[in-house]
Amino acid sequence: MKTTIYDVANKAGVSIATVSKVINNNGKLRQSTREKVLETMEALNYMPSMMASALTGKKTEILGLLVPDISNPFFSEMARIIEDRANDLGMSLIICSTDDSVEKEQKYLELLRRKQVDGFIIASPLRTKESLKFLHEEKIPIVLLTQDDPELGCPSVSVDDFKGGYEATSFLASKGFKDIVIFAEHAHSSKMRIVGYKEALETHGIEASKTSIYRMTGIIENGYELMKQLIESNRIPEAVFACNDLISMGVIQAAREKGVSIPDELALVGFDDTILAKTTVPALTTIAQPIQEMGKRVVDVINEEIKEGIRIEERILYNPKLIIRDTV
Amino acid sequence: MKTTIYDVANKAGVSIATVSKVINNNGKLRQSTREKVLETMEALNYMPSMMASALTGKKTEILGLLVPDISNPFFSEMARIIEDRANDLGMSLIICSTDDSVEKEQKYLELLRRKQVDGFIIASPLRTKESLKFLHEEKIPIVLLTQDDPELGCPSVSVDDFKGGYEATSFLASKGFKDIVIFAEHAHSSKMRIVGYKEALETHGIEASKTSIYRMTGIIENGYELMKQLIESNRIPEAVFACNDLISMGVIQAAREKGVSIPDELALVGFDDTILAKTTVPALTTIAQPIQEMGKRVVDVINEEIKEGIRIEERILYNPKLIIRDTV
DNA sequence: ATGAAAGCGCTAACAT
DNA sequence: ATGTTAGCGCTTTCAT
Repeated sequence: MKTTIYDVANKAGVSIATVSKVINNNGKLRQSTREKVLETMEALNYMPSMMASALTGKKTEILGLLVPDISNPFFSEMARIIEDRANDLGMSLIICSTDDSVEKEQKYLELLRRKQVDGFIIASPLRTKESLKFLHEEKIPIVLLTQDDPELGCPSVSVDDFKGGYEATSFLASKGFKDIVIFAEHAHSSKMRIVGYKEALETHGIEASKTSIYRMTGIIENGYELMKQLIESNRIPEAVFACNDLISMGVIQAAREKGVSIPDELALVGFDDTILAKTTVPALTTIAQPIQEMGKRVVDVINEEIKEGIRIEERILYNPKLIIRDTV
Repeated sequence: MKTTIYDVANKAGVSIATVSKVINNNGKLRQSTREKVLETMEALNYMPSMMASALTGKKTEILGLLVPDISNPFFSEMARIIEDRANDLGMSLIICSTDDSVEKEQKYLELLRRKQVDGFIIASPLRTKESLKFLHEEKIPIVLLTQDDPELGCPSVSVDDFKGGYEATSFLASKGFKDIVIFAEHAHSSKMRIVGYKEALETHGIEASKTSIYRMTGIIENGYELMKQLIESNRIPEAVFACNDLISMGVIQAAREKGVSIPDELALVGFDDTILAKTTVPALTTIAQPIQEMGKRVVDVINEEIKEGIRIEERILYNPKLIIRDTV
């Protein structure tokens, strides 16, 4: 049998209340008692069950993290930062990949709710405001990551997508390109990037063509397929702005396969600045998100909500940063 | 207040036992009763607490996954497969990155133990057999991933590292290279890869030089630093066999920076076959691990241990596969 | 300073 | 077919 608080109490010759006090380091105890209990705990290799203590109203010290796909380097890099910070604060992470699917999102939200996670960090595109609203009403801490929704009334940590889109496009336009297309995601974040894209085009006096905005789920295959199609149908643009690094990889692969040289015949700007941007060749010019800061900050925000029980309403925006490498 | 089983029982006009029965779908109930309860559960948006039910001896449906670093694409790709399979079986994943540190490993093991995870999947190098043995004695299901330890007596899912090392080296030798060095990890897996490396050298009548085996933690920086050093001190080998894709990326970067052409002046074989191998240029010739199969299998094994309560003693070995691309 | 006891939300005998 | 009740391992209030 697993050793419980009773075993410790018995062996130490005290009551379970006393043991509980030394576990939680509260209440007044004689130093000698505390030590004796500590020793027996050690000797019995006792580990308090968090399930039991969670049942009595304490926290589970578990956070739920929803991402579109943990195997996307952007999210795994982010997850790593979040994990570390959460761990500093004594919390663990349950990670769920939703694949942009409403069903999975619903399912995971419900599951995590049942597992009594202390809070949710949601980095996957919000497909169902309904379920989120519900959680929100139940006063379960939620913070949005990589997206922002004024309606929901919950804090968010994201990058200024408008600015990112604007800068990427502006950079391209300043290099003299006119025919700039955008490969955007279905995610919320892409909406504002598209707006930034249009704005930059306008600033540079370029007319946005109706057929230059493509939307897709942000995986390599989609970037690859679309680029290939464009090349094959002889609709090669001068430049593409891809809304994440994965899509950019697809573009690079299609271009190489079809013998279209980057940056000579095609310029490319990505978004995220993951490991992929640094290891591909030509190295990817991309809009960097401050993953470190965002990851750390998001857990600090949720931690505050959890520990203090207060509702924070801050929507934190970070500045994206253009990293110039070799694809333009 | 959160709605509990009592609320449902009250509203439905039945006892909590009845509600419990419909939740768990057992016991004999009149169809009409079941429906009535189901309806009230729906109406109240009731979600049974897994904490409470775990306390009564049921499972938590949570698995602990220890990896060296979730931001390493090999592990995030693996984690994704594991997550999906676990989810099929109704389980969630707590992911912990240990960074090859004994302290973190200990700490996470203890933490997850306290959180009553149903089982552990351990893909991080085993630094402390002690704590693992302890868990093992407590009959908590453990399965080793990416490593194998006969002493521990727990099941494992791994790739035949000897064979992988042998094939990588053999391939290089067959191309006529004599001066082949190996960049190995500190991880357990590298041990057998080194043995395979030596064996292949011998088979091809090449004498293994004492100074051709380097060990490091498997991150880009280390591959980069070592390769740079080698180039700067004019000790450029004909070929390097890097024990993971990350190290390979470092080698590629150092070579490019120093103007050493791959594959013309330096041949390179990696290990893992992650997304990086496909997106870098020249695309990496590497030893592929069957991530899909391994990930799926490892959760099936642990699931069996958990659900059936049986001790499985199988050590499953997959065959690595040489993927020829452009670095040799 | 320490202990007794109630209760957290649920399950599983055992009664009815 | 349904209900009563005793735990599960812990926290916390209230006595002592």
